Amino acid sequence: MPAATDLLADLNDPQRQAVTHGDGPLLILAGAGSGKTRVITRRVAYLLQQGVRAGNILAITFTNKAAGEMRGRVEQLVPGHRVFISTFHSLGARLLRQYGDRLGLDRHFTIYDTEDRNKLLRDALEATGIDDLRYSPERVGGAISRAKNALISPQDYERAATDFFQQVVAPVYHGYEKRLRAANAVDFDDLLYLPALALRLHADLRAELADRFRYILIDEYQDTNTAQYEIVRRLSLGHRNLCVVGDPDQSIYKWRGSDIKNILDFERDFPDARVITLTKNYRSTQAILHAAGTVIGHNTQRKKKSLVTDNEPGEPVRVLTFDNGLDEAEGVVLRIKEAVRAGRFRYRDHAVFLRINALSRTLESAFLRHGVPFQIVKGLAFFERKENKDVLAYLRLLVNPADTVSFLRVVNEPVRGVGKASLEKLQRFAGEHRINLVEAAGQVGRITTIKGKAATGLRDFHRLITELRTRLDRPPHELVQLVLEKSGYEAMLRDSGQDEDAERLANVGELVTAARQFHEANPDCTVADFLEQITLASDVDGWDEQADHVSVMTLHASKGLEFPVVYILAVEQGLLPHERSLARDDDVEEERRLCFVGMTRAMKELYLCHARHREFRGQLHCAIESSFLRELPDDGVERLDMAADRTPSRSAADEWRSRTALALRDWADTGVRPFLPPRKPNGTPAGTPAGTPDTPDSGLAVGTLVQHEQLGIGQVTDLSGFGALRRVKVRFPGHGEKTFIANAVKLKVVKKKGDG
DNA sequence: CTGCTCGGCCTTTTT
DNA sequence: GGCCGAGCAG
Repeated sequence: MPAATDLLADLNDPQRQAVTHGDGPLLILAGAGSGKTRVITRRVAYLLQQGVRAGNILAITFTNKAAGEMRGRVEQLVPGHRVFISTFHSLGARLLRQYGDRLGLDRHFTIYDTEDRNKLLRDALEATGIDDLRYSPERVGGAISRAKNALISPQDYERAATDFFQQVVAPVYHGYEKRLRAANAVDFDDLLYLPALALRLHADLRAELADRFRYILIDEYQDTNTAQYEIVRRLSLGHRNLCVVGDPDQSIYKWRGSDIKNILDFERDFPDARVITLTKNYRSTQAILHAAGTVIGHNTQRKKKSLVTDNEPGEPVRVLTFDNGLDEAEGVVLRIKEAVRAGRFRYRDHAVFLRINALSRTLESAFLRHGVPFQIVKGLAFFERKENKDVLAYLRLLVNPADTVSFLRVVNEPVRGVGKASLEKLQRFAGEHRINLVEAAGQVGRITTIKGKAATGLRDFHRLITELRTRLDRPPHELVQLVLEKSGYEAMLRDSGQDEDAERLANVGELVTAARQFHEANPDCTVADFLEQITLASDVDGWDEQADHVSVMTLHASKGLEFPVVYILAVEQGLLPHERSLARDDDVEEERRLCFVGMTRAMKELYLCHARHREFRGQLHCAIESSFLRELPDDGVERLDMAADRTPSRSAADEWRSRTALALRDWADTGVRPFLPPRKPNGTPAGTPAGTPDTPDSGLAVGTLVQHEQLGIGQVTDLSGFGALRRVKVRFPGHGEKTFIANAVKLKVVKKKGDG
């Protein structure tokens, strides 16, 4: 155990006060880059040093990754500690598994993700007789999610339903809950909702847990919702040793039920709370802080505070203007490449932030084209692939045979001749006899209307699940392998002969590896634990910050991270702020906070990029720069027009642009409205093609062998679109299929289809 | 009755 | 680009 002086030596005054605060409520208002994580970690270590038992400390972080890092850092300070560090959702899952019996919940419940939820909702909507596009599972699911986050039960919801929408949703909410419980499943929101209600209704449970967690620390408190607030409040009711850390300027999850009031009203909830403000920034240059501070200063609903730093003034913040999204992606990638080549930074020093995931595609192809290593930080992507979700559904069904959604997902995968009609009969039978679908499948002989292939298929499926269930005690990777073999899934992929199935086969193979790695890292964990970890993983949990690559992620995912060089792309009206926020001032303020979060991740250099034109949903639009860019100060900001200083003749994008004009002329009477550049960079009026008047035949056809600079030789597999919108799909051995804008990619024809 | 293909529809951010 | 439902063939 280190001496107190070691724990405090490198802290500033307010940081030290926060770490050494004794008992009682504590609010730490920690500005961006003010050493928040360090303070929480040290405080945990300090408490341990003061004789608090590790088992009495609960620390809540925003992601599992952050939890893991904090565990590691506390471990360094106080080896062998057993502090409970987790996210709210993981804590909720843990509590429900441990105390679920008191709430009438089976320990082996499945956690449904949003996709599962929507499937169940579709069923509930149908049963309620609602067949209206306005009541999509997504919309209704959103309403139910908000209700649960606000601790509103189906009964409360029904009672309080005033408008028409709510009155329609109320019975669906009931039906959905019924189905969830019947499937022995909970959704993401239940992981907060059910524990919050349990703590409210079961005094003995509350007392037991409050006695166990005598010191509670919550990070990112500005992003807690009502359910989380209730959990925190109930747990700290007796001892009041609650330390919350947050920054109202970084509240970016209102859409998910977070209530900024939780942090703003902390002093009202706890009048004796000590408040410590951390305003000294250790992360960014003066230029970056000045720019970020000026932008966030435009928020009206805000406690005024500014960050100060002793860091150097640094490079100016740069606003890069591109002609279009392709140029933007290209320009950023090339800039990064050059910075690395010149030895100024490593790839891993760079991050690219986006408002929406959809923008990552353009970027991805630019990275591939230029051979720049990158990772798109979207943790779940691998497990979200169809084949992997299928295999995971088998596992979930083994753990919880009542899991309707998983049953329906895999009962006919691979094909067992069980179709929709048979499944409806099976579900009716199961409902009447109050048994789950697996049991019903075992009794298919009693359902006289199901015969032939469907009956055989269901019987086989029942036998399969029953047999696999006897192996539930096997380690996760063995179980995955067993599922692949016994279910016929692997054979189906292997024998199909389709290229994409070969890729799927490789993916499920990777899943076995992932399960094995999980087992090696957590030898005592079961397959149920494996499934839970996957379901509760956040995007950044899958991020590999050790590898030397550029990190690409959403602005939301960037919270809590820092990088020497940051690029924020598409800082345009409609994207940042997002168009869905423009109607309400407080929504725009949240977008501004999102922008602020992104800007303050940067340590040395910050680039804010936007384009004058952007392709979106298959359509090209003129784009205007974000109002946030106009809010930037003049000093410490440099504006560079990357569209102006290109040579007017022969860049890929110029060519693309001139062909767009041609395409417009060629297809003017087809009803297709390709994008029309308002004005060319050299001042030529819109619509007048100034580029080469004609496009020579590219010679591309399906089957053509082409050579790409980075990816090598590949074969054209598909051509689509016209003119500037023409796309070419090429399969490269080892790289898979890539789609390019035909006019923007350099492909040398190696050999035409049918040539000798 | 099942299974495949095609076309229409929607697409913010996430645990 | 991706998902769901409709429609058609076996």
